[in-house]
Amino acid sequence: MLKIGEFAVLADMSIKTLRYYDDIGLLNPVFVDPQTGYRYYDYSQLAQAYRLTSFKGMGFALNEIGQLFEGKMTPGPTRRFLRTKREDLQDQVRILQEQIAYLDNKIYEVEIEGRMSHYEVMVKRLEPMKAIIARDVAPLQKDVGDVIATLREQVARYHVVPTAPDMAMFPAYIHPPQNIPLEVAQPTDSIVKVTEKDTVEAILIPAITVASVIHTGASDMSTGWVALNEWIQRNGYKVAGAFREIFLHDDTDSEDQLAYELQFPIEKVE
Amino acid sequence: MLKIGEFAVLADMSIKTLRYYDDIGLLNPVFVDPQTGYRYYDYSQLAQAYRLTSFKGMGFALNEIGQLFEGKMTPGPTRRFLRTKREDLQDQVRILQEQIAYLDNKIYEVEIEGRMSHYEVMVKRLEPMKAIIARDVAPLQKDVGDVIATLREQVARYHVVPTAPDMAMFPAYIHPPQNIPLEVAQPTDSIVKVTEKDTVEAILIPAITVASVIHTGASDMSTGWVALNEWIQRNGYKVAGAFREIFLHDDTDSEDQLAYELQFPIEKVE
DNA sequence: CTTGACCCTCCAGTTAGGGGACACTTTATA
DNA sequence: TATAAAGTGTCCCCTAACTGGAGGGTCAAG
Repeated sequence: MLKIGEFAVLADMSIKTLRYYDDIGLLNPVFVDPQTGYRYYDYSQLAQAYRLTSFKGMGFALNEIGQLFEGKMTPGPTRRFLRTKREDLQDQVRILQEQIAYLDNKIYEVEIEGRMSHYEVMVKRLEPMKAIIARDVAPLQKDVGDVIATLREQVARYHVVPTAPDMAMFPAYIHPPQNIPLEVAQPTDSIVKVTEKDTVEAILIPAITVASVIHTGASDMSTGWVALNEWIQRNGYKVAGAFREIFLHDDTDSEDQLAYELQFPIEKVE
Repeated sequence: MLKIGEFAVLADMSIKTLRYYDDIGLLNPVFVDPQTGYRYYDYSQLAQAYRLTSFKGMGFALNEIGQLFEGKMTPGPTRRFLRTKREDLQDQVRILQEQIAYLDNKIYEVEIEGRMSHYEVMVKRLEPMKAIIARDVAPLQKDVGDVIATLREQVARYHVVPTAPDMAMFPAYIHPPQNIPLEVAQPTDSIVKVTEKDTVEAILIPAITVASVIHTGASDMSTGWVALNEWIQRNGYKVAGAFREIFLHDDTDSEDQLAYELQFPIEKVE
């Protein structure tokens, strides 16, 4: 019979750890002196202690190890259990590698540009959403702003209950920049009666994955588009569809309260 | 000004998370109503919220993000900081991949052999240790047990203070198994006077990496050696030196209290 | 004025133990 | 045999980044 300190040395665990495993019932001493409370272990428990350490080294949580040991699992469920854990570990690796990729971007920014970009690019998956939408065509590049403004007014006239801020959608670049088709969408779950002569349609915006940046304040938004583009190039994506400008907040007199989100639909380049 | 719920939707965070970030000073609302305690956020804080999410997505802890944001770090330290984090992430990947490798072994066992091995193989790094050691040669395989026993008695006669259990060391297999050199070592920090005619030497056992299993009970130990060997083959290691049998506990009458540790020094195969 | 949605604070729980305080037990030494 | 040192016991607090819930106050619409 070994005292806890001796057993701890042999099993290569701390005394605290052994007491903890006793508490949670994972590795109980063979005998506890009822007078003193001293824990006594057995040489035959060493193998169990090593099994424990081994399964911890495979990334199992203690309660999982408990199930594996005491549950008298048959080989079938055991196999499934191990395979599930393997997938978990693979997922963690994948997540870490994505983190490294994003981090490499930051490092690149700091090393090459000498500072961190003002913009943070985020990738997100957008769920499909119902919306009402208005379309028009801008004859020339310089008309885009006015056309968008007009379309937003058209859409606003319906006074639907918004489920998200309204947005403008631009097709991929057109050369020369003439006759540019434009859309303004207002996400809503309201049901809108659309008549023949209406300039507005009810549609379902499909799910997509986008890279996005937030732009706040009155300064030129084009730097945001540029940053987004660079990021997409650097990270092995390509633009896949019409880009979007979301009017998070422009109903204000205070310029520093302006807020827009710029989005590029993206796809992984093979 | 946005109430916390509205801001939470825009920033894609939970209300709880925002309150937590307020508590730890990472993202404070621009205004808190002193009467009601209501938190009010600003559109201009959206960019900050997104930056936060972005850095979390690179694997930074919240206190690290706090330092990065408020510390007004110059590019030099920032760069070092990012690079250190990158190494951390790489280390985590390496650890996970080791876990996956060990797990694949378990899966292999269950799938091929239909059950989990009785033995758990552990890799450990042994630090150098001082010891006294006795040597002899067994003429034939069948003499090994007796020679080891005699050597153990020789060593035991010195009554040194042990720092670890005593062990037998066997050279790699010899064919034909004749004239097998054997050693028994007792780790100790005691200083032993060694005279010319002594059969015992004081040495320093160098540090090595070993694969080991624990064997308990009276049954045949050779299955343990076999399991260890198979594991070493499967995991891209090779045996690198004399193998060891550590007498964790054999001073007993009760057979199920017997305990040995079997160790192979190993090296990665290139 | 009421109702329901929204917001507040405080508390507890999550993992796998580590650190420390304080009391008791065992072991070694004098 | 007395004492001191080392070992062990329980108990409580701490970690990171929140989540869930209880209990109570606030806000906007009908």
